[in-house]
Amino acid sequence: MTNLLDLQPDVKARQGECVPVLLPVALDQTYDYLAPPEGVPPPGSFVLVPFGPQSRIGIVWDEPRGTPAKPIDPAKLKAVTGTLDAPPLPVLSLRFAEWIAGYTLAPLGMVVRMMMSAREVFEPQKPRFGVTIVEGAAMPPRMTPARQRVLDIASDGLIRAKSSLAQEAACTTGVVDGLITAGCLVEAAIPQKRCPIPEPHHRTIELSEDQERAVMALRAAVDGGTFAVTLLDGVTGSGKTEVYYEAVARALERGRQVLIMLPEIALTSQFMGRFQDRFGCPPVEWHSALSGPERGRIWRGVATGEARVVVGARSALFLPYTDLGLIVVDEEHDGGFKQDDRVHYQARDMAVVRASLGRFSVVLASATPSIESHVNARTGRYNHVVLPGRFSGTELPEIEAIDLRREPPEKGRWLAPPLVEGITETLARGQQSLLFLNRRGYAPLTLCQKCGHRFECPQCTAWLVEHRFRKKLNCHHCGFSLPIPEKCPSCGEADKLTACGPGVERVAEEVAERFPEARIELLSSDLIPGLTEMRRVIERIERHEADIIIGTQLVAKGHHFPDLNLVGIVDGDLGLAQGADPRAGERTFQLLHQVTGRAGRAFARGRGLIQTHLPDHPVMAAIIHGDREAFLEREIAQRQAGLLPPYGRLAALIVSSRDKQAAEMIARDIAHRAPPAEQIRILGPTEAPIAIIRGRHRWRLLAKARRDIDIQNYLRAWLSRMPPIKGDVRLSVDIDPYSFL
DNA sequence: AGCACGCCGACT
DNA sequence: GTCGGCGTGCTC
Repeated sequence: MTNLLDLQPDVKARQGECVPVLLPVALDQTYDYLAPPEGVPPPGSFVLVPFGPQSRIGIVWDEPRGTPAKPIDPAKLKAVTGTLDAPPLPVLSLRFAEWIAGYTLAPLGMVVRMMMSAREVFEPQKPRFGVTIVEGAAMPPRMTPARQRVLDIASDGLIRAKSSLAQEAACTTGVVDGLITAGCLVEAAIPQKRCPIPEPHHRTIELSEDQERAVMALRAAVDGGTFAVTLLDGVTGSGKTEVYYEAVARALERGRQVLIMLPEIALTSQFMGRFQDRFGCPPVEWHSALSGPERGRIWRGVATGEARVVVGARSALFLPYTDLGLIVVDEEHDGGFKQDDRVHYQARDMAVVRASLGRFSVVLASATPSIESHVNARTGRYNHVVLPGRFSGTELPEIEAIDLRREPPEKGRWLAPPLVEGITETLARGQQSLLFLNRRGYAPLTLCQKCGHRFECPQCTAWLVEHRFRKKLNCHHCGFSLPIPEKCPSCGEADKLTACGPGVERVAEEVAERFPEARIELLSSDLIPGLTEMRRVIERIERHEADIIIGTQLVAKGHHFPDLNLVGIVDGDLGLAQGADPRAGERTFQLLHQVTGRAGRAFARGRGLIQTHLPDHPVMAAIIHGDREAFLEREIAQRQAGLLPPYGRLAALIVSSRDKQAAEMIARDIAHRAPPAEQIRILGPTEAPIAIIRGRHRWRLLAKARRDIDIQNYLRAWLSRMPPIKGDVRLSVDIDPYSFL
């Protein structure tokens, strides 16, 4: 053994080398291991290493990171136990992970974990087996109708999964098994599904002059081959998608990979269909609803470069692209791009970072761009491409306020007379109406009329929301659930429990009562099990199999319903009242604009009716008059004056504990230890608006700095002064917070 | 993040 | 006497 090594000094030297390995755990440092006999694996390789009492998959880093001051004893080094078969993470992904960790203050291991989310990648890929017909085989001795159906279907010679063949033939898998025994069918490996190759010129689309101009700008950005951000700013229906598809085509022509990011809920079959029309095949999809094996296959496809265009939710940003050359972030303003669990990051902003690291172009597209992107476009940091008109020539919907102070609904009802009238007329014309209420369930609060008892969540500071459909009272913060009781748990009185306020289910009930002849579709995330079912509902609405659609948030996202003419906002004020939230106005504007924009796209001018108590509120006035500029001016001025994003930087610190005093004490202690700095203000601590979630008391601090201040460095210095937090107190840092609850 | 080791309450 | 709760500390 020793002799052999002596004869191969280079191998010996390499064997002595240590490999820095990063583990997908809440740690910010690499750990050193002895290289395996084959030598040091290239950076990005996935290796199996002993880690404490366990064996885990880690990533070979290119240099040690966050190593503590004291050097470790070389004798303590353990060896890498194996190199995994998975394609290595590109070095750019390592740099990207480091950047995100540095920016978000999340441990690098947690960022890297997001890049390893497809567990199946690391398992040996086992071929799937299916069955196929045996050419020239004799008929089975006993032919039955079921057997005949199976053989008819299988006669094309394709290999099918046993279960899908049985399903197609409307029989059990037993029939298929029988035919295998009889020798008519044989088991065969199903070849791995390949990623389809989109063709940049599959179908060219007639573009308007405005679109053509926008396309030129985007193509130029792609051709530039350098980092550039373009804000593609165009009203609903202006044909943004067609425009950025041309940028996608250009990137494909240049042989680069493309990522199109959408808010999860906008990943509809409609979008996939339009992609297929343009590029001749469906894109590769990446979202939470994928099955395990599919995730593995697509991850590998992205790593090998076989996947050319990925359409995905925010997590698609962390796939191992080898040659990414363009990112499009559609619905750029959407709050769904902000992730708030584990690693807090804003995927839209990280897409910009990824493009900067990869030196390519990003397109941010929206009909209602975020204030941040607007300001960046105005100051010239971003290119600004505007699509002014509605592509099909139809006008923007006519929007009116229904002043609830003057024309309230009848008692116990939620739709005011003008809205009911509007629906009646729309129904009479054979067109569709959409009622929007951003509140799930039947009623947000249930109380006892006799003793005043209110149903509260036992582990959160929140009312229980009645879900009449499921006959449950639910907490929307922790998932606590209770069957709807018949008697008041406090005074024992029956039949005195009353629902207060409306949710979508209650609006649906009212609509069913008022319009018994209408076909109603209720669209709420809690009533729809998954993406597939949601796509089905959307398709039903598209085919006009519903007359009145009642929905939450998800109806706002990028669907086109050609026959939809009237949009009613049941509570326009919802969301405006959130006092401490600097983005409340922006969010309300975007949401109302997006929802009302669903009305009347194909044939006639649509109508939007907004029920409100505050018709004169600036946000409401801007929506009603279609005056986006007035809204922007006011909002931008406010942000500037208040040093809010993008003029200032925010970081939220959330201290939580099961013990109220402990949370408060630590929060005060943290505030107390804030290093003095002229340019940074510390607000709080204050009890969080939702003071208790899942039994944990929460206190919040907000750090506010000028834009040019490195708030991360400040926070690192601050938190490193803290004695280690003990007990069950937890501190989480949220850079650029979007939620202020 | 996991997992083991440790120290205090109700049971085979 | 032990099983098991979860606080604390460590992982090359």
